[in-house]
Amino acid sequence: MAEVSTVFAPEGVHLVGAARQFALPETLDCGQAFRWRMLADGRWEGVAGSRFLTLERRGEDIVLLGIGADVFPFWADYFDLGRDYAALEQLFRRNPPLRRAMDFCSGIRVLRQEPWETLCTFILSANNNIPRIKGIVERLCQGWGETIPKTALRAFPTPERLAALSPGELAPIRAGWRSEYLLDAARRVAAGQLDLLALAQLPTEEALAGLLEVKGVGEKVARCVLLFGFGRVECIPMDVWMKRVMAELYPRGLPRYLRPYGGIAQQTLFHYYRTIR
DNA sequence: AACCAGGGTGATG
DNA sequence: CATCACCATGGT
Repeated sequence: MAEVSTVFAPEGVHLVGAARQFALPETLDCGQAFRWRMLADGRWEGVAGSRFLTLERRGEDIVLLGIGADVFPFWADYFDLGRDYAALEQLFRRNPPLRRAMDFCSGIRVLRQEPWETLCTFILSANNNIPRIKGIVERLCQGWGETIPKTALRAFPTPERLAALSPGELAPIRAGWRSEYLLDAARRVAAGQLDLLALAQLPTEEALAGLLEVKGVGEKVARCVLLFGFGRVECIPMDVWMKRVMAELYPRGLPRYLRPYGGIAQQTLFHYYRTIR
């Protein structure tokens, strides 16, 4: 969003003219992040890492409420504000199926989330639905996350905190058989056996192999973690919907010029073909 | 009441 | 390698 200017006001940070390249509901509630919710007045609030934020669309602008220049860089990174989504949309619109998807909804961004949280939430996403995933994640945070000052919400629990738990202690989050996988991930990370910081430095295919070692992490979940947690925007998680989309619309794969951004294109295609069914 | 949910695992051909 | 039952839970 290189062409969008940022204005710091006492109430928060204005992203001037950003609304068209930042569809709030579709970006925050399309199944890539699970800690955002829309309030009755249309604003959105949520937690990333250990930071709380409220944001709203105001005409053509997006406003990040209650923050200043000190924490803005964190959210700029989280919302991938450094990427020129307007230019990306132009590129995507050269491809007819993708153009149809963007006519239906444009401005879906891929968030840059924290790897550990992303790994956990997508372990929990297996054979599950978004409303229930959100409930499980919220109970997990309420149970073992650090409090966030001036809010009722809590940060995502650390691997060390979760690694100390037994399956029985985790039962209240009602994740079913996924709890066992969550604990395996926590133990590996806490023990240094799975080094997410090191994975971030590896080529995508090697990082993929590292993630696949965790129980409950297969190809699809691993690619979600790479896309949403490691910023590997070329990754396309192949869930049931994307398998249909690829088989019907791209039997020979994505056009070469789209492949570097396959994960971002995927998010728009996923939303469209899943919504119109 | 039966079926589904952004899957993965382990056991079978 | 391809297929398949099974996994816990909640929503429709």
